[in-house]
Amino acid sequence: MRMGESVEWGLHCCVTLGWLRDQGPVSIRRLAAWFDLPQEYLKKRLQALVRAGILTSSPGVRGGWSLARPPEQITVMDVVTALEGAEEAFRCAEIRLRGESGRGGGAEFARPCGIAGLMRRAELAWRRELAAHTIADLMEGSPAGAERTRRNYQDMTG
Amino acid sequence: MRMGESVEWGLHCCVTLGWLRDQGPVSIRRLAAWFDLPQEYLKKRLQALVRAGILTSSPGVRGGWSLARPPEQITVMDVVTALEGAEEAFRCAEIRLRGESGRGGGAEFARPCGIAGLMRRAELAWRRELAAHTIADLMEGSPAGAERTRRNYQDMTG
DNA sequence: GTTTCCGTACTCGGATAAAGGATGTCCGAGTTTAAATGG
DNA sequence: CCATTTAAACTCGGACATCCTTTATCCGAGTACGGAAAC
Repeated sequence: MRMGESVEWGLHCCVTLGWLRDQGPVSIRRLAAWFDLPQEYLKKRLQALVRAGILTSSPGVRGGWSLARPPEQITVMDVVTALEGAEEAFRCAEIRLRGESGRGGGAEFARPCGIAGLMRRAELAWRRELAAHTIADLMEGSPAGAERTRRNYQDMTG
Repeated sequence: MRMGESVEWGLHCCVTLGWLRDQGPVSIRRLAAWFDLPQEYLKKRLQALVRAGILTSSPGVRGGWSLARPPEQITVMDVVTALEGAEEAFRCAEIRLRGESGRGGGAEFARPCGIAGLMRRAELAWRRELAAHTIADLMEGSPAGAERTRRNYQDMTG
């Protein structure tokens, strides 16, 4: 089971956009150079965050990307869901109903599969952790990063 | 993020082998027919469970597969780890160190990344749930399934 | 001075391709059991 | 009746083939800003 690499990109970008919120939109060229990421593909992933209402993008010569909401109102779960999709990692194919195993199990099969239920509960625990923290938490987590980001961005843009 | 379909296969097979524990080894042909699964690929996945010490396989005309330990001593986490690998779903590539973002962050970068830490804690919560339940729990979860499995298996083998 | 036009720097969305992992199939080789064979 | 051979039913491990997702690139089209040109 593997989570896409762009989740790390998306979270770092959200935190950075949070720190640069008063600087106006940040162009994809600068964001990609910021973390040394492939520009075109990063753009495509950030578009998913726009569709999810997490980011805003504006065209034009002064355009770019910015947070659509205050960082306190964007959970890490929001970002992960936008980038990885809302489907659960474990998808029950109900193989218990197939083949010989499925013969003659009447009322028993009306009840949900115990395995699927357990996997769902485990995933809920995971989601709960991610939903309990916001971009603002991550921003506060490294105050030195905030200052350094603003300074480096000034160098870059000025 | 997607979990392989064979996790469902492996868990159902372990539960079934737990129910048929006093019947001796079960051949791959019967296991595959049991759930209507591709026989050769199922075999390959169960071999991963053998390497992890969860199952035992014996060659020969009366050979087949059986649990290597009592079902109370096999956690769901064991099975998932054997089939999906021990690596975490989120792998931090430390993009914060690259590009402009990495310039001049001395002592700050010695500390672990807050994003990676949060993802790790979330995954720990997930693993904790899976490690808290065993194959025996799943077996007890559907007593009707146990009886029906034994009966259908008798029909199949007799 | 005001309006119009144009170039620049962006984003948007689709088409396409490369890479890797999950899924699925096939085959030769080894191992155990049970039946068949020979004494 | 006992020992030996043979056949059958398995597993093991590797080599492939296929499909799908992720990652990545490219390009035409649209949009906003700022300056230049026209009036």
